[in-house]
Amino acid sequence: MDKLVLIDGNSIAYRAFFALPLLQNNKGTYTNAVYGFAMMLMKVLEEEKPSHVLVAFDAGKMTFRHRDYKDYKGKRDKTPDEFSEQIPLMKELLDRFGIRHFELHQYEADDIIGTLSRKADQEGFSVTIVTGDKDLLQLVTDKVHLLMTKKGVTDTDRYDPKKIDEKYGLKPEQIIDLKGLMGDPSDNIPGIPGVGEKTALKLLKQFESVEGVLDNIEDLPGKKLKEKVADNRRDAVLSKELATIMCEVPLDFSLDDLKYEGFSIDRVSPLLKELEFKSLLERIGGAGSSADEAEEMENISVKRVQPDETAEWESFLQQSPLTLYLEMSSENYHRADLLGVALSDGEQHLFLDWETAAGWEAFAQWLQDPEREKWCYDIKGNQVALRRQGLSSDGYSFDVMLASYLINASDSAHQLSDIAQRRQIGGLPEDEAVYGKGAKRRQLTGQELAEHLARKVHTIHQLKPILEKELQENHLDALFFELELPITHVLARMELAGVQVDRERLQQLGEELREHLEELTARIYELAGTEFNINSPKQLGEILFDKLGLPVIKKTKTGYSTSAEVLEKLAPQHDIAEEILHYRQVVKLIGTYVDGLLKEIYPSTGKIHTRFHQAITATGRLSSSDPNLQNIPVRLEEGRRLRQVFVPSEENWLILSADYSQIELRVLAHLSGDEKLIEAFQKGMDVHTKTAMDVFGVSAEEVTPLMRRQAKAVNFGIVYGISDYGLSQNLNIPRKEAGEFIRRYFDSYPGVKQYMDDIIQKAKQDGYVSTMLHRRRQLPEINSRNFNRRSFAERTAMNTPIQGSAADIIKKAMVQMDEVLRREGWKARLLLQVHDELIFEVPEEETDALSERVRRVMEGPVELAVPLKVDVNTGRTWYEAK
DNA sequence: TGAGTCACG
DNA sequence: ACGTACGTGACTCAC
Repeated sequence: MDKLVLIDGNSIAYRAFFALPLLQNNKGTYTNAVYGFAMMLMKVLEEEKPSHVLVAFDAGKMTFRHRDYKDYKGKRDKTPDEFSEQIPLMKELLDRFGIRHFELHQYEADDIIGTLSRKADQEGFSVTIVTGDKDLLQLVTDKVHLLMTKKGVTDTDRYDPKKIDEKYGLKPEQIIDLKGLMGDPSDNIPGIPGVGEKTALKLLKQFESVEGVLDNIEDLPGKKLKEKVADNRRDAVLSKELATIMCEVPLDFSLDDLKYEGFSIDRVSPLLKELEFKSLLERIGGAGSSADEAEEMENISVKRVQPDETAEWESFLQQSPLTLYLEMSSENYHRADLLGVALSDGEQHLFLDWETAAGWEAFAQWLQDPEREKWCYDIKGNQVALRRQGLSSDGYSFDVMLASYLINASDSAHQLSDIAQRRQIGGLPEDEAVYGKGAKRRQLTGQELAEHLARKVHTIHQLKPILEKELQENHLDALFFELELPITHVLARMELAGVQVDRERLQQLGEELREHLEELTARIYELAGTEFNINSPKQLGEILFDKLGLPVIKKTKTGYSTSAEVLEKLAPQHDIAEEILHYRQVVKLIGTYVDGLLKEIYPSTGKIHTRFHQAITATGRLSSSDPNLQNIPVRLEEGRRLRQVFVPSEENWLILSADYSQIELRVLAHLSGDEKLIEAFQKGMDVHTKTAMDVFGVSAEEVTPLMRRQAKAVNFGIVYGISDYGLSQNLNIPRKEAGEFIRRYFDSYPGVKQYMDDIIQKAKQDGYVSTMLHRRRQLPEINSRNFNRRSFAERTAMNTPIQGSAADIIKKAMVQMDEVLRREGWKARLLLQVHDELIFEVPEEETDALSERVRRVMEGPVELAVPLKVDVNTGRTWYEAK
């Protein structure tokens, strides 16, 4: 059977424009609307498999509707240029897809769609209309269905007459009556004032149509309503007329002309490539997609050095700088095998398989020679992997991964191929395209491996000067060379040192927790009256809300929410809630911290070697994985006991923990220059108590624990970029009350208020914010017209300088501390960093002296308007060092 | 693979 | 009116 798809081009594109971030390609062309439109187009082509397609656009500003009502669409904001300029690109895309598009002077896209759907319906087509506009529901029949965008761009609902009846209790043709009564502010259609969707639906149920309502004004409920309808009869009729889609538009083509024959990849992919729609390109497997590129890559010449030839290449190693790339068997460089090495001087690329490289004495010498400069991708990974092969390495002078991160920390991908692609350097396929992923992953060998690595070193070599220049242009070079590059070596040492774990103690804690879990499970089954999988939010939701009939507090996309926040609210009503909360805690402890950590212990040493990621977070913080040692429990005693398993690696050593007190609020005091906040810290006051005094207008003695708790939440809120809603959620109080707290906070600390306003202003001007050490975070959405996106960017603008400067400070302290430990010959070792805390292992006899030394270093990296304060604690385990 | 949940600062 | 606290990583379920 013939199937016609009619797409409301402007509606879908407009929707995409507001739903998606304002994407730009390398040439600065805005592409978000085209992207969303293309996504929808491809989805519809795949799912509907149409034989005929047409995309209708609106033509110009004036339509026949303006003749009847000159204010039609009168209150619309001007269409943004960033949107308008994307329309031609959409049409170009459609041409390449071989899809007809059409617009007609004086008519809207709706009318074209209406005319064609009517015609196709009569000729026995089945029709699907795609739009985000509810008005088009009037066109639905048994054979004309409508896909309406629900959320985002491609998430849609399908409407047929039955669905419209379910949702509104109306027949499709009554949609115009609905709009006649309620109007539509976005099109400036008046309707009847005071009549909204609820009233309109009620009236239509009884009287069928606008005319029916107008003929029976006496029977309408309520005096007010009678008056309003009577006074606005003309507007109601006019509104209905305006909402009526005109189905007799003169068209100079027939349905046959809309035949869709499928598209040619060769026609479509060049445009997708130009627009930089990588995922869509992948989807159609077009030229320039990774699969394609892997095949069509230009040849690269690489010298594969054989074991008996190494002597001939010693002179190559005399050059400086050289680019080095090591390929490993897996992501975790602590465990990975080394597969091969590539070296490049920019002209010539060498490849050695790992056995050959490992047996080459001159190579080992070159590696550890600090005078021989090495350019690299991920210095730390290389350094750790080499060290595990017994090789020292030094002289690393550039890291393209770190440079890329500093230039734009928000880029989700700092994979070498991504960095290159963003700078228009071709010739390097993505690892995924070469190696495959998941079950299809394969290892390369021989010439293939040699060539792939040659492409990588070559790419790094080309990128280095480009990135270095970008660093300079953005004043990031000092941060790069004086902080990020040095700290990468500190982190390498920390990771290699590892943390000793008391395996027996860990297993013992595991046993205790497992016993506890059994008790909890039994109790929950008893309270529920049945056995079920407590770990499944779905099953748990059914038990709580269907079986036990507890009130639904919150929903998620997929069903009932059973989050801790919800369970806490249910606790007064049913004992099961508290048990489940407790169960969840224990499951978490066993799964993530007992079994999770056991898996990560290296059998030969009993240590755990995390990896610190230096190029992940948007703010400049580190992150940690495999395992994450930055989120070991501390808040609740049951979990905190897990810290007992982290012990020193040598006899008679201790764990020493040094943490910054209120570093973020101190940074805020400094950045804002707020006198009162500065004074609070200078006087060594408890800042939350002080905030409570100011916000609640009481003396220190009058501050109750509740007041202090609330003040603390306000302080957190300030650091996060406050909103009344966020604070109200956190404190579980009405939004108005939260807003009042915030107002009083800003009254008390006007310098902070001023700072927040200024930083947002500056972000809007510059498009980025900076930390104390000039780290930048781009905020492309700070001027977005989408409220949510803009608000998020504004909160980020407030938070990032604070969180990021704190990150700068502790990183600088780490570099200095590492230097101090080595220069002054301490035996102690730095092991971990947890954002505002450094953890060392230290010989007993060094403990007291080191405590002072650490404090002095950590308190000194930057000069602030307030003192930095560091608390130091020591103990036999991490648990005791509190 | 994504969503939900929860551990940390 | 909009619908949110900032920054992470690991585990489990259900598709």
